[in-house]
Amino acid sequence: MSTAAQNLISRYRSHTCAGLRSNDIGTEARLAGWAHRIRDHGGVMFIDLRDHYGLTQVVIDPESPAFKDAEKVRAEWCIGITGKVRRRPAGTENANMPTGEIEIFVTGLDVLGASQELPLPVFGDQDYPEETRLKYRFLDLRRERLHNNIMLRGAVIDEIRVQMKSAGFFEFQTPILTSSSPEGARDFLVPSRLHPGKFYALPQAPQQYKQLIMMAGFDRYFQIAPCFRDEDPRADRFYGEFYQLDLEMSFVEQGNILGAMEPIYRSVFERFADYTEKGKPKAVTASFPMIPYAESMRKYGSDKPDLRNPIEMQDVSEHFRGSGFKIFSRILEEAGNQIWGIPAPTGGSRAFCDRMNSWAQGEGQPGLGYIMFKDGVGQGPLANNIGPERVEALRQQLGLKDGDAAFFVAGNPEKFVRFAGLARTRVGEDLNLVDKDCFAFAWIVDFPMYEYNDDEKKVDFSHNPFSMPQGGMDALTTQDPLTIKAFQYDLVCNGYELASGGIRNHRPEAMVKAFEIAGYSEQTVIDRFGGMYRAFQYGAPPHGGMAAGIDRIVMLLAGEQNLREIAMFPMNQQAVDLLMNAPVEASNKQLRELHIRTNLPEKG
RNA sequence: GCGGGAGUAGCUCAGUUGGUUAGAGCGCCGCCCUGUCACGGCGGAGGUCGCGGGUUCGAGUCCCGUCUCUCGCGCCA
Repeated sequence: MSTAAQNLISRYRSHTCAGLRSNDIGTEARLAGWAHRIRDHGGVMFIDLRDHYGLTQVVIDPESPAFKDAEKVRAEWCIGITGKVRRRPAGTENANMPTGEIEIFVTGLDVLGASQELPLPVFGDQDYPEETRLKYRFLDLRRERLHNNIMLRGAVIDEIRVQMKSAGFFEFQTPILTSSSPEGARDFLVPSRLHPGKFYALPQAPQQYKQLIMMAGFDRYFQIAPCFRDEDPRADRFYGEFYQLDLEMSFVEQGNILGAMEPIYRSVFERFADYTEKGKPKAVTASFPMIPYAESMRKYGSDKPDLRNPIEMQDVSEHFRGSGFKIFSRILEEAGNQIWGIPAPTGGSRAFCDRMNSWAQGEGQPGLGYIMFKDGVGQGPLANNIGPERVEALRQQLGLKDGDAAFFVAGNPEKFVRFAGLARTRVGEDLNLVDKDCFAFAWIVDFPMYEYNDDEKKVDFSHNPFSMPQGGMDALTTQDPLTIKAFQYDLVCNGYELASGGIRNHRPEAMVKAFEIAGYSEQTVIDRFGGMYRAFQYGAPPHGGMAAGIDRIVMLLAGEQNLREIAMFPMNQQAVDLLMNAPVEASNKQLRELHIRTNLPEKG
């Protein structure tokens, strides 16, 4: 017997609630667990006893000295029982449970922990309000769905570690109490007792540390790294803390990193692809396509496209230029404006097109122009205005047929692209064009290095300021900054950004120049990134890496829509931990030690 | 900070056009039941309809304000 099997056995149990089978019939057994479900027939009662490992039916009748004790037991009481394993009477076996051939006739019963009336039933799979679930998280975690999700999370992380190590990466730990990094998200600050008025920050990511690890000559780094950001949460974004598979490699180009990581992501997903529907594994993209950022925005209206949705948008401006549909032809007279077509296979019904139109109005748009294709002609006001030849040309370009429709978005693509992407998603979901049985991956590459900040009227980094610009120093000195692409890439899956990374800018003079373009002086770079900037002066290797959202990976594999379903003790949307009651006020003594005085906003 | 949705029994929900004593299922309490596995049957307790105003003869229902939760936007280099 293995150590793992042996340490399950104690004075409380001889087996787990999943361990007994028909070849144990006749043996004395002792089990401990929770009363999952109780069926009291008066003369005989059944308790489904549940532990982490499974369920066993135990039986008590008035012949048993434990009968009186058993009648008191209620759902979710923690109990221990002793009794004899016996075969269930012919015809009463339960084929739905692994232990369904046997039951235990109980001769002794101990109440190990009684339970009050439950605020949240453990049995069944009904949904309950977040507030109740979070306040009684320990009960929610007993429930099958959450319990399994948490176990999946552990298994996924184990698998990632195995894969990373066998790919030659080594796991490092980096500090949690560190220095505030400007830009990016809001930091969590930790007041320093020893240095009055100064603060540590929790890392938003181990970005500078992992680059320093490369400077230090370690070559291949990874970490299942806790990261901290004080920004409002979303369903797919935790408040406060989350985990990343963080990695960095020396002496690599972009292709080396994508080439190293693609098989790892694929095999992790393939390994757990059958989690949500047993025996029906989801398909994982065989080879991840590389889609340039600009192409992704044009075809899908997003830099994290859901490629399960087959719809690709197209520029159809030519078909409307000078046409009888005055709204569009006038829009096209302005330089830079375009008309994009969103093909909607099988969407050629008035009801659907009207629904899309009113949805668009709900999104603050004037409406959503459309053409329905029926009996070989285009229908709807838009089609009538532009005439049959243009309609036919549109139909051919968009690859549509009778019974289909197309929607049109007009204006400046930079302004409408987000809405167009939403419309594409909406059409795909509504028409059931999205294949739910796959994980559709892609690399989004060639992100722009800079973007124009309209509010502050200046050029900003569009993503990671440490990325190497494509073209290096040459590009920085000669090109319009807004046209420079970076060696910066994302991994997307089913509409989620799963990972993000880049080749780093390891040349100090190029780093200074890159920051100068975004309006930061060399002194600022030295002040804010001093350690890394210093390291760049002493033989920095070319390097790059990426960071993947562990929580999102688990969420996708678990088939969940919300990160709270795959985290043990999450906070609610107001960033409150309802179970532990965090955050709380600090005592005066604590504040004095930290030289801190609060200055609270007025209420009301 | 802004927008959508929600808040009625311990839990999930219903509650019509504003009209008698606010209902159901699960749970809880009591009684009955020896083969159930969502066991079944009979009976019972349990409600500040989130909170505060207002309209009205009368408000769970209409109006105003407010609080809480949730989804999204802003934010997240």
